[in-house]
Amino acid sequence: MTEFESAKATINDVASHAGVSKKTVSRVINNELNVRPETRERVQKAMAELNYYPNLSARSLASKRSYLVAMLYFDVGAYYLHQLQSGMLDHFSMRNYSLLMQPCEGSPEQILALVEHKARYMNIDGFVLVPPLVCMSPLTSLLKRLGKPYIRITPREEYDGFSEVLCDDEQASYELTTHLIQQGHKTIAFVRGNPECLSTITRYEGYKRALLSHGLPVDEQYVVAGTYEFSSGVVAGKTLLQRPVRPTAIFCSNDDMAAGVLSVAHELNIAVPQTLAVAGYDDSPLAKQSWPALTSVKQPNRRMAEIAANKLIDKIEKIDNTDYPQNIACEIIYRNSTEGWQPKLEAVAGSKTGEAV
Amino acid sequence: MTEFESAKATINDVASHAGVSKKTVSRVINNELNVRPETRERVQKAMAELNYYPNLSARSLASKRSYLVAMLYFDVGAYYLHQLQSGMLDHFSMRNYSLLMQPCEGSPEQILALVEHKARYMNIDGFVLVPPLVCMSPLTSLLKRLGKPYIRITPREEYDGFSEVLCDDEQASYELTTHLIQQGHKTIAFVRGNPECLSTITRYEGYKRALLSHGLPVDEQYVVAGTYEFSSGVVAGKTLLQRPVRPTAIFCSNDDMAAGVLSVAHELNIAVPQTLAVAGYDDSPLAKQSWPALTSVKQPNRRMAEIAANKLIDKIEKIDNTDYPQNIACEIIYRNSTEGWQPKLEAVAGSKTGEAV
DNA sequence: TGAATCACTGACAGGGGTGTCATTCAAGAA
DNA sequence: TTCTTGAATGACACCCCTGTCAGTGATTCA
Repeated sequence: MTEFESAKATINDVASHAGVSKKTVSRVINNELNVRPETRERVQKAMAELNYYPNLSARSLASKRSYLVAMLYFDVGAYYLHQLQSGMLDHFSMRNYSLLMQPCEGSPEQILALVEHKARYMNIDGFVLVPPLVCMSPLTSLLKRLGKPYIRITPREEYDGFSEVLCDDEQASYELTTHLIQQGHKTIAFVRGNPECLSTITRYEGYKRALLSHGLPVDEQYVVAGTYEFSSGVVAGKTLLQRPVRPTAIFCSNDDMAAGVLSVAHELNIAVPQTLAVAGYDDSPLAKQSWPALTSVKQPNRRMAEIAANKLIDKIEKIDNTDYPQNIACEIIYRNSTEGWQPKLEAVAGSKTGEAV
Repeated sequence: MTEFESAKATINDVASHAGVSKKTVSRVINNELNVRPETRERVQKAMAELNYYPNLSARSLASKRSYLVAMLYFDVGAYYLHQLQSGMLDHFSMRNYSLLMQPCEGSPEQILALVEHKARYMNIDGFVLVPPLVCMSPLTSLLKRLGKPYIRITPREEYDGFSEVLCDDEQASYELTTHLIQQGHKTIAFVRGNPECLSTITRYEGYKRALLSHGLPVDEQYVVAGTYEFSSGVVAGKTLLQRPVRPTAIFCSNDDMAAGVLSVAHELNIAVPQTLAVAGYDDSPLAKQSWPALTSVKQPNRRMAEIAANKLIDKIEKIDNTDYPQNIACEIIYRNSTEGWQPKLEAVAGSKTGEAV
C-alpha cells in the first residue's frame, strides 16, 4: 500500500475503489443509517487501503459547519483554565471537534466585536463560556442573535438551565466552614474574591449559611474584600491579623489569596495551624506546595469540562440527551493548614501579637 | 444596512455590488498586488457595506491551506504552557491563523499516530513543538515527511537553526549561580530536572560553568536528580539537608522543586534565607507566592512565543525573514530566598541540624 | 508607427465534500 | 398476483473561494 501513502485519496477514489457512489462513502463517513452492513464494510476497507482522510474544509463548506468550538475566557489563573481546557480537548476531539481558545480582554464592546468577528469569520459551531464571562449577558445575547449554541460553566443556575454546567460551590463552602466550626473556631474570617465572578457570591453564601446554621454571628468586620489574587490575600491577611481580636481561622475563597495570608502569618510569626487555621479554595498545585499545605476545595473541573463539551456538541448536533448530572459536587481536601489548631492559645495570642505589627 | 446583517454575503455579492469580478475581490481579500487603488477601495467599501466575511472553509478548500496551526505539547506545568499559549494566540490571530492545542501523551508510537492523524485530517499548516517534544526526532522526521513546517522552542540549538527559537538557559543558570557564589556560598547544591528535557542539561551546564570559573569544585554529591515536580523537590531537599555537611544554598532547576525544598527547610526548622539560600527557575507565580519569595529566572516566554509564531507563519507562507533574534536572554529576579544569608551560621548549624531529622 | 512590455481584470475550472431527490429492489399487505 | 412501503443507493447540483490563463488597455521602446 506504499504507493497510496503520500498521494491524498479523495472521496472519489474511495468510491471507485469500493465500487459505490461517493454519496455512499459520505454516508459511511458520517455514520448515517440505511447503508447495508456489507456495503459499509466494503467502503471502510477501501478507506483503510487508500489511507483516506476526509477533507475537513470540504466537509465544512458543504455542510455549513466548521467542527470548531471556541472557549471564551478571561484570564483567571493558568491552572484552572488549563484543567478545563485539557478536559475539553479530550472530549471534543473524541467527538471530532476541535477546540479554539479565545481570550477575551478589554471593554465589553471590544469583547463583543471580537467574538462576533471570530464567530463569523471562522464559522465557529459553538461556544463555551467560563467565569467570569458567564454572567456577561450582552455576550449571551450576541451568541443567540448569531444563532450559535453555547454552554456556560458556572457555580449558579441562571436562565434556561440546559445551557449550563453547575458545580455546587455553595455547598462546598458550607462544608469547609462547618469543618472549621467543628474544630472549635468561633471567629472565622472570610476573604472574598473578584466581585465580577459569581463564585464570589456562592462561596460567601456557603460560609454564611454555615455560620448561621451553627449559631455563630456573621460579623462583617471579618469579611474582607479580595480579587482572587495573591497580593489581595496579603492585604486581607494584614487587615485581619491586625484586628484587636484576631480571627482564629481565615477561609479564603481561593488558594492564591490563602497563600498571601500564609505569607503574612509567617511574617508576623503566627504559627499555622497552631495559632491560625487557613483554608483556600480550588485545590491548585499551590495548595500542596505552600507551607503548611492548604486545606482546600477541589472542584470537579475535568468532569465539568467533559459534561460541558458533550452538552455543547449535543446542542450543535441537535441531539436530545438529558442524562447529564444537574449539579456536580466538589470535594474538600484536608491538609495541614487547618489540622492542629489549639483553642487555648486563641485568647492569649490573639490580642497581643496583633499589636506587634 | 440592517438588511444585510444577518444575510451572509458571499464573494459574488461583493463582486456585483462593487462591479468587479469575484477574482478581483479575492485579490483584495488576500492583499495581492496589481489591483488599482480605486478598485481596491471600491471593493473594500462593498465588503464593509455588506458586512462580508470570507468563508474560511471555502478559502481553505480552494487554496489547500487550513490557516490552522497546532502546538504539540506534553504537560509540563500549566503556567509555562499558558504563557506560551497566550503569547502565540496573540500573534497567530494577528496574522489570521488559529491555534489548536494538541496534548501529546502516551508512547512515541501513539504520539506519532496522533500527530499524523491530526495533520492529515485537519490539514494543519504548521506545528509548534515545545519541550520536551522538541528532542523527539521521530516526530520531526514525521513532520518533514508530511511536508509540514514546524518550529521548536528550545534552550539549545540543534539541527538546522531556522526551525528553532532559543533562549539562553545556560547563561541564566550561570549568572544565578554566580550570584550565589558572590554572596559567599561555597557549597551550592543543584537539583536537576526531568531528564527528558534539554533544559535539564543546559541549566546544569550553566551551574557547572559558574562553579568552575570561580574556582569551586563540582561535587556530584551535591547534584541530585529531580523531575521538575514538587514532590521530587521534597525528596531532593531531604537528601541534601541530611548530608553531614549541609549545602548553604540549593539551586533548583525549577520553582516547583524549590518550593519542595522550602517545605523541607521549614519542616526541619532551617531558616531561609539566613541559614539556607534557595533559588528556583521559571519565575512561576509560585516564586512570588512561596514564603520566602523565591529568587528565580524569568524566561522570556511571551517573547519566544511571539517569535515562534511569526517564524512559523513565515515558513508556511514562504517568506524569507532573517530579522529574528538568535538567542533570547533570560532575566534573573532576585527575591528574599537568597538575600540575607549569614556565612557564620554555616559551619555550626550545618552538621548538627542535619542529624536531627 | 508598430511591437513589446506591463499593470490590471475577468472567465472558467476545479478543490472535495454534502443535500436533495429520484430510482431500484425486496418484503409485506391487500 | 398486484400494490404499497421503506430501506438502500446513486445522479447531480451546489457550498464559496482561488489558481490559471487569456484578454484588455496603456505605456515604453526601437
